[in-house]
Amino acid sequence: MVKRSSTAKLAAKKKCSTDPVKLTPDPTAEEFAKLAWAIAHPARVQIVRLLIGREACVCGEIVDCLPLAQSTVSQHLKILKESGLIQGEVDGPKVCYCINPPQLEKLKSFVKAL
Amino acid sequence: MVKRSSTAKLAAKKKCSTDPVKLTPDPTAEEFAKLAWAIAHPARVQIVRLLIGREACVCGEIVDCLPLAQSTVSQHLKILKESGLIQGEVDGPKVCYCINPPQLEKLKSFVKAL
DNA sequence: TCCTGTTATCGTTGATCTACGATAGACGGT
DNA sequence: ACCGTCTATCGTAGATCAACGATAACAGGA
Repeated sequence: MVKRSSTAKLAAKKKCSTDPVKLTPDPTAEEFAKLAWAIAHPARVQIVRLLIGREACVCGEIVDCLPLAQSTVSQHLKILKESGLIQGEVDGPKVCYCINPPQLEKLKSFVKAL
Repeated sequence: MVKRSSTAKLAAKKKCSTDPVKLTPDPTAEEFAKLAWAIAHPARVQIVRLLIGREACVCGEIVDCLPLAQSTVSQHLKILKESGLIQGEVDGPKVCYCINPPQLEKLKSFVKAL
């Protein structure tokens, strides 16, 4: 996506040096964007809210709560899991999902710091 | 972002009419997702942070701060403007962008309520 | 072992995103 | 009026997303 080095461009750009340019390379921007993207879909917002409100929930219940096919919900769960916002632990034939509080707090602190 | 197929397809789908639409309307989820989507990209995160830190900024400065083409930055600014997070006012040949505090607060409250 | 129920993954289709260069439009200065 | 600067939009190409049905993987019970 953004592959060109911003730092290189910064180094070469001296003309507007009147400001103490603090346009940080922002390694956190990537992480922030990834977390924001995890909840950048109504279904995923609902899933996160559901899990926050219920502490834990098996996949089937989540599917029943959304007007989406099971495979679609599973994909959303995968995205949320990859972002770290939720966790899933196998419980027999079922999978129980729950919120991952540290990552949720990280998202909150990112937004709060805006 | 996703409203098209869900609603349209549900209306046209008669075969699973046994259970009334149980989809949680959750109008706020849509709005929340839209706001989250606005900052779900590293470049847009940086733009928002830049504007928060500088109160106001003309388009050209923002372009200079990112390793992206002017047209690409303009598109990101358009997305942010459509989300309501930022505003742009014409100032002669330039356009001065600034944060829209109420919308930013709305995003913050959404996240805080999680 | 076979079957049942639960969940993840595959494969596909259409829509959207992201990036860029090229170009058009608007404004101020000469 | 002309020209140069600044910004938005157009058009395009490639990548990714979102949705679905079909199918595979997996654990537990008959």
